[in-house]
Amino acid sequence: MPELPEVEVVRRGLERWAAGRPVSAVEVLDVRSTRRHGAGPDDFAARLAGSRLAVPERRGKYLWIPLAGEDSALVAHLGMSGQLLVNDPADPAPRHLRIRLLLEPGEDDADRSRELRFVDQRIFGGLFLDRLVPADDLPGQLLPASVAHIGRDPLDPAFDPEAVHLRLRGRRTGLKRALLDQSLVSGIGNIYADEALWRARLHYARPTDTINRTESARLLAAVHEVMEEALAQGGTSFDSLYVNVNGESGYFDRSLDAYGRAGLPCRRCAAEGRVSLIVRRPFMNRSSSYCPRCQPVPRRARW
DNA sequence: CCAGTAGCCTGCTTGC
DNA sequence: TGCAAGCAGGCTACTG
Repeated sequence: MPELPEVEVVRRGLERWAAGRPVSAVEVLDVRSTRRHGAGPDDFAARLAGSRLAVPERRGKYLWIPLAGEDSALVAHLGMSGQLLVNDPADPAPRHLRIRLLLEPGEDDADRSRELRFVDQRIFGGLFLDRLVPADDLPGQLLPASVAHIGRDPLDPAFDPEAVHLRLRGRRTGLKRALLDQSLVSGIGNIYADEALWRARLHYARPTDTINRTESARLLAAVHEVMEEALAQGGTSFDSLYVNVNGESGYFDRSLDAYGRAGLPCRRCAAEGRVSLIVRRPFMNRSSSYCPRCQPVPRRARW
């Protein structure tokens, strides 16, 4: 599934292949994919057609393309299975094509038309239009009103680990629940939460109000590190006409230490000459994977 | 206001 | 073999 690094790869691909282009036609093939556009799919298509795409931006897993000369943006969330692809309009339609935008050549290139496609199997994601508002903490920066409640992600230059630490201390919940709360820090999903906790040697049920500065710094550094590594490994696929977001960057196959490794030896323990098997526990209608030896369950756990 | 949860979705896997 | 249940999970809307 697309995680923050994959969404960033998509953003870069769109910057290269779609930015600057006028939208000449819009077709919504499945209205569920514009669910979050309150005024309905016809309004979505009518307002988008005739606009011109500016340079895409991202916060967490939200991606948006400001419309040139307007105070609004095309907002995208890929959900579990969404993809944004840039194709030749003549290319055959893929199975789960939900929305398509015909893009005319930009002013500076004699290239032919292209088609921006939103493909989504499970329809957890979608596209919608929203107005841009100034960011609370940095009024010169604009973001969609519907994204304003989301915290900055760990790759954001204005990400503030100290502020996150203080907010974490003020919570009365478990560490992983807090990591998955997008209003605190955005962009962390189940996979990255497990990986970061493993790297920081912290258990997911650790009460947030017992976290000290050293631990929160270690944890947030781990999140940053994991995301940068994934971006480095998945960041090569945008050098083509196709903006590839299939989530199979190769990173998931090789570099995961906790997620998906239940029953396998913890690599860190193995390096120390010990054998400890990664365990998987039900958590929030999904699961958590961790090493019981280097991430021991805290005495006062908050699940 | 805060913590916690149901429900949205489809396709693949597992179990009877 | 066929069908149903289980699983994957980000996010919003809702409840307590």
